[in-house]
Amino acid sequence: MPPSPVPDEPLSTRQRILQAAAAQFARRGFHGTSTRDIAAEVGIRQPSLFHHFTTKQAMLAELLDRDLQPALERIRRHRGANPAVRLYAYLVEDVAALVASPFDVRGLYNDAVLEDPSLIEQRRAREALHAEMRSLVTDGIAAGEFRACDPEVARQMMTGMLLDTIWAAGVPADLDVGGRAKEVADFVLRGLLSDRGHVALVEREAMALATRPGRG
Amino acid sequence: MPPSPVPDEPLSTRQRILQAAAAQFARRGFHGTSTRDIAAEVGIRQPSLFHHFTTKQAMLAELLDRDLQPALERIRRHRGANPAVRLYAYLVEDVAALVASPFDVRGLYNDAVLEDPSLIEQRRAREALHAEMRSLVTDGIAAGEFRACDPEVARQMMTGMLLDTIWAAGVPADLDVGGRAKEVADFVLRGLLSDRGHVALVEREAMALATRPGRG
DNA sequence: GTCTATAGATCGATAGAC
DNA sequence: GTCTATCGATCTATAGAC
Repeated sequence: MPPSPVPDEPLSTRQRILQAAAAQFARRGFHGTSTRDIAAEVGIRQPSLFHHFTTKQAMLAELLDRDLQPALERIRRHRGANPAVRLYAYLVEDVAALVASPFDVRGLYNDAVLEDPSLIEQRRAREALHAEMRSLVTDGIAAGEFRACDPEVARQMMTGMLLDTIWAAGVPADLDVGGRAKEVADFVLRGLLSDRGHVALVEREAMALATRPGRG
Repeated sequence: MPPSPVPDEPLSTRQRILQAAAAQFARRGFHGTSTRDIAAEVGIRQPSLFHHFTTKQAMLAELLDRDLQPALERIRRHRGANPAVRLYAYLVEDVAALVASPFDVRGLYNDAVLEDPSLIEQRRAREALHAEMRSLVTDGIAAGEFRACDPEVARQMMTGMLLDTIWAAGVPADLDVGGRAKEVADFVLRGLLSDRGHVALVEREAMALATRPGRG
């Protein structure tokens, strides 16, 4: 468990703006959300937002950063392990992080907002994450663990699953995080592994990795 | 093969509007696309759009209908076959249809535009499609063909894969449709089947179904 | 740090000529 | 069936008082 902040400490206005923005982006998309919508949810007037963020896109940029940077750290964490185990551990950790996040990331990648020049840094981070995912698949195929398949196709399917899996999850309360995470990871592994008998073995090793403290 | 229209016949303005709208929705999302953007791509002025469609949402409604109705027919087509074969056949046919479609369907389900009251019919059609997908999974589990899993989770993963698979496909020219379709279907089947040895058998039967003429 | 007031741009859609 | 002209609403962001 990460050292979470004191739970009873009141959230800063800046933090509440980010949460409101993420929730609205998830519901209506970036362009479908107005700054008035966000301000109303926070409980302040629309121009007050611009004391905390220079533009509406700056809100999105920070939300993207707070999602992408930890994801990059997660996928790069277990460099030593073999590809199947690393992939399984990443998927479990990613689903868990997505569900546990105070921000609703589901709307961040929907519109093609990342094409905007002001978000070039975030677009590069996302491409780096995709490259890591492809690399994991490629390594697995080279190692004989995965069957031959197009790494980019596999990456797209994983991305789609990760985002869509939490799409309807909605209320975190009714969600068995661990169960959901392992279900996704199992599904992917079964789709990729060349030897199905290894599913149980990979899962055991990956869970040992995934539950390990930090990135040290 | 369906009786396709004469290829050289010039497209109606209405059809060109739909194609332009779909392309723009895919790039920028529904709310991120202005009617002026669409008109510019068609080569007419913005108010001229409203001779062909009463509202911007009516364009989206027709695009949704043209995607959802055939999909519903596809998934209901092979009622007699066993669940694994039906699922495989549906996935192959769906990917093929998505890629072959003159409309770019990728932006239609991104924003939560379906929540709009004027699109309630389309929302119901989409829910019916999701129910059919869940039903296929449930039937497969009951028949012992699929391992135990949450049908809604499986449905979400399939939806994510189907949409995301064609997301980056982009230019249809550089795409091996049949290969892509079978890759998605294989991935899903491997993720679901309780007995992996059946993958090849299911694929053979499903391809026989999928290439069969019509829905009779 | 939040407010009121408002600028300045863009949006979807209508009116009416041709 | 497409055009020009334009309405009224809504949008992001700024100015400046408190």
